[in-house]
This record gives sequence, structure tokens and C-alpha cells, in this order.
Amino acid sequence: MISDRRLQILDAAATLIAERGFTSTSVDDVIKAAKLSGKSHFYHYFKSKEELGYEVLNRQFERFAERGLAILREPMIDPLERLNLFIDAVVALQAESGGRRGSPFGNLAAELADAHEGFRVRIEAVFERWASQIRSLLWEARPQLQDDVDAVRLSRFIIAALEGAVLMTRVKRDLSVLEGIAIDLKRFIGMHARDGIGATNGRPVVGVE
Amino acid sequence: MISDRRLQILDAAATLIAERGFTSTSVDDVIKAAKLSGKSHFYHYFKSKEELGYEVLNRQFERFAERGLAILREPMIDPLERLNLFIDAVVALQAESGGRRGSPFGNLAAELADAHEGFRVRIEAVFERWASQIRSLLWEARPQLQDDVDAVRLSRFIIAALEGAVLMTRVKRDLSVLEGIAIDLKRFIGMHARDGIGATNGRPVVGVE
DNA sequence: TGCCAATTGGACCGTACGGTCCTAATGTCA
DNA sequence: TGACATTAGGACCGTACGGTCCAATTGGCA
Repeated sequence: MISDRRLQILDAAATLIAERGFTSTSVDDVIKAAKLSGKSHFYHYFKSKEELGYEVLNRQFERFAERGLAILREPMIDPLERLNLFIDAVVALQAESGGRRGSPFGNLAAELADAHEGFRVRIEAVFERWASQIRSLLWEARPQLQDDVDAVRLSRFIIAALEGAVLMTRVKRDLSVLEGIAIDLKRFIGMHARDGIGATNGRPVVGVE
Repeated sequence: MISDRRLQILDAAATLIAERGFTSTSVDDVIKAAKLSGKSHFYHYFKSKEELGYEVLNRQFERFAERGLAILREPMIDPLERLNLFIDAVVALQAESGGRRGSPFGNLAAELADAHEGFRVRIEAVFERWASQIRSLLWEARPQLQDDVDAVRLSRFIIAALEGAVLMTRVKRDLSVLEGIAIDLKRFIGMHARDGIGATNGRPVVGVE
């Protein structure tokens, strides 16, 4: 069902959309990048540009789930430690493109949230699944956390800080922006620990750097 | 030099760009919204769509500087208190559009950072001026702050968290996302105070809510 | 062998876009 | 009165876009 060609098109489109956005990526661009013979070849696999966009978004999320969110579920590692590792993974993922690419979700969100309800809803779902993973982890870590920690709020804060950081990194073309924010974010999370380490001396509960 | 018409066009364009993004806003759309008679009327005032975009960005920043950043410089208020008030102002600004509009800088950044160097540079400058205001405030507040507070890093963190929060709010169409993050952000800032209030019990130095 | 998906290649269409050019009317201030 | 910015209206142009249609070929598999 999932032919090689389809994946090839999806990957090419993902790269282009990450570079220029969805609107500024034309079907002809995708055809050229995926080395298809022409329009009919493309429309043999996708019924519209919109559908292509949806599937690209799906694949981006799957990739992110495998390479990023999976860390949040590692059963052998302390939950709060896992959260730190996850943040490191986001930094590493960005480092691959030199911080020039930004978040595929954040980019699409900013570009299409108001203009295109179909994308808005799908991106909302992405953020919700992401937040839900963090909430589960926080629930698991609750013996180590202060009683009044608001998991919903904290999970949103983490996502917002990371998305904002990735955006700023892209604008400034400087990966150290993201790295600095990652450090602060870990400290903020550590501040919610029951023992309060990280809150008083600025160091997180578990290893930083 | 700055005619009424020009401002009228700039305001109409700002609204459209905030709603649909720069690329998806056509010159004809602007002409209709600003009630101009035709293309020649528009091109009488602006030499290109690009120049219009630059001037809209300038005006958005001026507006933000007057209604937001100005708070950071209020001489009669305690600096850290001012930072909290500033965050409240960002929330209030978003509330005006029901959180549907997002940040004019973040939106343009995500849409054009890679595609259009001219915009990227200008948005970078916006973030830099914003960060610089926060750094000044932090410097002013240094007697109340812990010695090892990194003003550059903290100022970037604040901006990233706010930009990310505004983006998420827009995607979820729920202002309470931003409100929650604002609370956490204030707590994080309070955590840098010398007395450590806010770090141990989750309350900032100065009034929250 | 025959079927069917995959591929190739290109013509074509309607629309939208940024931008130019030209002419003429209207208002305003010196 | 004259000079000049403003307003008005429209024709026009080249290009790009998403999408359709058609005809022909290739290749694997039952």
C-alpha cells in the first residue's frame, strides 16, 4: 500500500515545505525534487496538494514520535531524567539542520493556523498528543514532585518554550539560543521537584549538559 | 510625509497579514480593504509589496514598543514587578483578538525566515531590541537577583516562552493556554530572585494574578 | 499470454498574482 | 491662474499555480 515512490514524494515534499513553507512549495517543485516525470505522475499518488500536506504532517509527527517522544516512555530511566533527555533530543534534532529548519509543526501552525482549518485541527492534535505524553510522564514522576504541580500547565509550558526557542534559533541562525533555553527549561522543571534542588541553586535534579 | 492614506493602507495590510500571512495576502486584497481605486493608487504610495511588508513590520514593532515594551521602562515601578506587568500586557494584547491572531513577529518569522532574507534580518532586529530592553531591566534589578543570573539567556527564554505560548494559543484557540504559561513564566523569573521566594513555593516575588 | 499498476510526456485550462502604463478628473495651495 | 499631488479607472503583460485529460509505454505477476 505504501509504495516507495509515495515515500520518496513525501520526503521530498517534507524537505521543501520545511525550507519554504507549504504555500510557497509548488507541486512542480515537489515533482522536480522527487524526480517524477510530470504532473500526471504526481496526481497518480496524491489527489491534491492539500492531501500531500496532510500526509507530510503525519509523517513528520511519526518521525518525531519515534525519535523524540519515544524517549519519554523509556521504562528503565527515571522519569525526570527522561524529560531532560527528551529536551536534549530536541536540541540534537535541531542541530542536524544547524537550527535552520525550525519545527515542522510550529512552522505550519504559524503559516496556516488561521488560513486553513484542516491544518489547524491536525496541528492541534499533534500538540495534544505531545502534551499528553508529557503529562503521563509527570504523573509517573509525581512521587518526586511537589503536590501542587499542574501537569497540564507544565506540559504546555514545556512545549511552548521549545517551540518558541526553535523559532528564535531559526531567526537568529544561532543554535546556542536553543541550547541556552534548554538549560533554563531543565532548571524550571527541576524547580518542581519535591526536594527543591534546582530551585535554590539553579541546578536541575538530574544531570544538566 | 506620512499621509493618512498611507497609514490607512498600512493598517489594512497589517490586519490582513495577521490573518492570512504575508504571502497569502495579495495586493488586490489590500486595495479592497483600504478602499483604494486600483493598482495605480496603491503603487502611488508603495513601490512594491515587499516594501509594504517591511513598513507593516516596522509599524507593528512601534505599536508593540509603545503598548508593551514601554512598561519595561516605567521608572516608578520595581523592575521585577514591571516584568510581570509586561507579561500581563502581552496576555492582554492577545486577549484583544481572542488569541486568534498570534504574534506579528512570530508569524512572519515562521513564514519567511528561510524564504526571505530581508524579512529574516528585520525580525532578528525586532527580537534583539526586545531582548535588549529585558536585559536592561534585569541589569537594573541585579541587586534583587542572584549573582549568577545570565541576563542574555534569561531574556531569550522569556521571549521564546511568550512567542511559543502565543503560537500554541492560536492553534488551540484557547486563551487560557497563554494565561497558564504567563503564570509559570512569572514563577520562573521569580526563581532568580536573591531571596528565592517563588523558587521554593512556586510563588513569584511580586504579585501574581 | 493477458491484466493492471506504474511511468512517461505533454497539451491544455482557468485563475491569480505582482507589476506597468496610460489617461483623465479632482482638489489644493501659492 | 498654474503647478502638483491625489484619486480614479482600466487595459495589459508575463508568469506561476493547481489541476485535468489524453495517449502511449513499460514492467511485473498470475
